[in-house]
Amino acid sequence: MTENPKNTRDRILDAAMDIFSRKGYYDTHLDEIADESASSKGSIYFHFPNKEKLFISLVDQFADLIERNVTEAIEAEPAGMRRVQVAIEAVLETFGKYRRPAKILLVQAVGLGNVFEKKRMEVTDRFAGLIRTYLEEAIEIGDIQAVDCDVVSHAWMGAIYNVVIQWVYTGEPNPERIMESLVPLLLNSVNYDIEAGA
Amino acid sequence: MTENPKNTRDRILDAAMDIFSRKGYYDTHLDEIADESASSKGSIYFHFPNKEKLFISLVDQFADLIERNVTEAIEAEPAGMRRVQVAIEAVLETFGKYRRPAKILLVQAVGLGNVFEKKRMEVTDRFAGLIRTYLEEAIEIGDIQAVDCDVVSHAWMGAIYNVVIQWVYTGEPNPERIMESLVPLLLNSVNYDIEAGA
DNA sequence: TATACTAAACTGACCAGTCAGTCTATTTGT
DNA sequence: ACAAATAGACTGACTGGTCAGTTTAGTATA
Repeated sequence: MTENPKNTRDRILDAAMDIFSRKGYYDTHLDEIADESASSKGSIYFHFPNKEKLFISLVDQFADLIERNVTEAIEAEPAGMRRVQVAIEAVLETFGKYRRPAKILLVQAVGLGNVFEKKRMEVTDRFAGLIRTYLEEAIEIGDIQAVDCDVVSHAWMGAIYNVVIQWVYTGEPNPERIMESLVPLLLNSVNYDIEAGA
Repeated sequence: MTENPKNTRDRILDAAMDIFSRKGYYDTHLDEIADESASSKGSIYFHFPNKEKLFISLVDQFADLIERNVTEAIEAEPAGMRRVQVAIEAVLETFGKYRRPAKILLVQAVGLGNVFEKKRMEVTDRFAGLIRTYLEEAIEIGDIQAVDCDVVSHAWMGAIYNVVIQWVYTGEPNPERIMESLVPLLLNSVNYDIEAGA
């Protein structure tokens, strides 16, 4: 007792985050999580129905956080490309601040078989949908010319994901560098000039 | 015997490709592969040392094919952005032609834990390196202005991957649409005008 | 008769999930 | 005030299905 101040559920989530992000879903054993969280297998099953749900709760938690940060960030901005830009920046900032959750969402939640594919699609649609909405707005307003928003939103998402994954593994390009290079690159791809604003 | 005309090794590879791409690595059991290939577990272990190597051989085989198609395609082209464009097109064409291998490489080979992370990094570096090389050439020649090639190569790779993944799952955007929208989008992102050639 | 190959029964390590029981805190009854 | 009763949090040894990998006993072909 008196060791880790947090309650058991949070300690389990912390340990799970740590080990899942390092080893991936299948190489992580509940006994390890029990160990590292200084609790027990029974305790894990008291707080979570099973391994899958424990993992998914980590994914959802982080996806929620990103979406919250994005919608918060754009609120202050006028519709149009400014919103698109701010949204991208908010996503990158959130990834930059949370490296392990980023790895879980972008790497460890992929390729886990059919149980998790639905979840992956769900998260993908959610973010691609966000981007598409703001893009369509910007087109309607006339900030940029018409583009294939489906392709652009998934392409951008992939670009962001992959650069972040590279950072997660190697430490480079670091978040500042990503912010400096990637944001203009993406906006440029639809012929939007950041400085000029059109 | 005399059923499937191919030799056993190829039938095993075919079946493995099919099931791995549908179910992912861990949900695919060797007994199923034995079944679907109309051979047996003993056969699998005669031809392959273990499950991991069987899977990896599929990944490598396809990565090799892509690289071969790319280097073949650019050979006829002069250095500079034309090569970059042709390389991207070659990659997209190859993915478009082989949907199941694409899914294995882009989805099922991810998130499998540390054993496979090395392989993933290897493939990633290989393709990102290719793109970077051609990009650097194009910059040196003066086809485009200087950009952060590390960021651009990983961003492009992610963009390509993610759009292809979307197609793999949903059938849309289809390969032609991808070719039409994505290639200009990427080249545009570094201020290269396809028509003008500069 | 040796070599390449295939079939299928078998083995056993592994690990998610279970459950009988403990420990601590709070509530209720007297 | 103080048992007694109840509930909720937690423990960890145990179980049972699963499945990668092995073994053995072949068959086909040269």
